Amino acid sequence: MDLDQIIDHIYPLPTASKNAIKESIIETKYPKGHILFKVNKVETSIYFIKKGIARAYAYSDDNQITFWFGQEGDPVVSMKSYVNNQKGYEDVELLEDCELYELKTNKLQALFLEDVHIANWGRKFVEFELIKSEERLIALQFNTATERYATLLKNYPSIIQRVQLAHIASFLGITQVSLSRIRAKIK
Amino acid sequence: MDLDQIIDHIYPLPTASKNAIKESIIETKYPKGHILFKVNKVETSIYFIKKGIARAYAYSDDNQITFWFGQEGDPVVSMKSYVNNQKGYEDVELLEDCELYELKTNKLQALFLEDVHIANWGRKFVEFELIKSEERLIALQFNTATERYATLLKNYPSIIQRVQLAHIASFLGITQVSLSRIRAKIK
DNA sequence: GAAACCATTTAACAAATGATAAAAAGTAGC
DNA sequence: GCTACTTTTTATCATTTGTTAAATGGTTTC
Repeated sequence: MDLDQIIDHIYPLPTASKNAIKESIIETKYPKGHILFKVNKVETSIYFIKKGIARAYAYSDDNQITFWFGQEGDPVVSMKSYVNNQKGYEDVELLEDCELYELKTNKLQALFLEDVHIANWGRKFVEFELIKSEERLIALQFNTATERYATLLKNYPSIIQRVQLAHIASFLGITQVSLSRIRAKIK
Repeated sequence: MDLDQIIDHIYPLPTASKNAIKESIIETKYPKGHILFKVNKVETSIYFIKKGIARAYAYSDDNQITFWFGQEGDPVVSMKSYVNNQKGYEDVELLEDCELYELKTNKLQALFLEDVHIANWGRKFVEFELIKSEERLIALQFNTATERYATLLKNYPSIIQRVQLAHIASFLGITQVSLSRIRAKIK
């Protein structure tokens, strides 16, 4: 997914403002398995996924629990770092070779203070993330594991094809054994 | 909780910007039981709670599921309306007589375009809501019902004193019967 | 293509939660 | 203080999910 598209999709910007953001962005590549964000670290960049897929997970006791997937066009943000300059609670791992757009947080913060359009772009950026977060929260609270799996299957079929079931199970809030049972029933 | 405190706590503003926001705010009162937001309606205001407590709930089949509580100092927002001008999925009910600060969304949107400080204030406002949402999401996914109850008890003891257990149970994602069992064990 | 490795499913039993109903405790009005 | 009403707890049984382990299926490597 192309950078202009990603920026415009959040909030339309005058050319000058858009260029200011684009000048702060560099393209990078990392191989499958690369750890992009590390738990207990203050992250200084946010990313947009040009190509590939990633997951965020945290540890509960000894086992990893995946709570986010991102694919082409999605932002990758350690929210605690981005918002409060605090250590994040998550690792972000690349599940495929990835091409990324990297944006240094401090550059973006400076632009927020200078340019009202960019400040509003940043506002809309977080607003959309909040809508996604609320929708997931409500899905977790309202729907059974079976329903949540069906929704994922319907809305993000590519995730299920590209990601191992162990990660999907923990994303759905159940064990892999449970997910297997659900899959067996649905067929 | 006082209005200046609420505004400042989100993001420090120059006096002129702060006054612009304050001029758009009016104080209102509603009695216990009042429905502040109605499901399937585009809400045109957001509120801050000066005094009182409220809950947001949606229907799953026939039963109400509470997914949010707000008390003194908290914002009350129908996010779908606020962000996308779309119908909300929730009712918001006042659980006590409430005093509220009301802010018309369209006035705020206009200020966002005019004033870079206010745009950044709006950005921080949503950022903090996002952090809260993520924390709740992760609690739901990572912790058992017992742990979630213990956390609520620790972080928001007043909620448990002021709100009926049926609402708290659905907030925790369990039945009231389950919550009773948990409470019996913890003692 | 056999061996080694990883991902997924199945099986068996334990624990947690849901559903329904009834009992107990608490509150409000007269 | 009695009655009516609401909220909370307990009890019983069915269902779902977790845990552990083994079996199956797929991939990779040599």
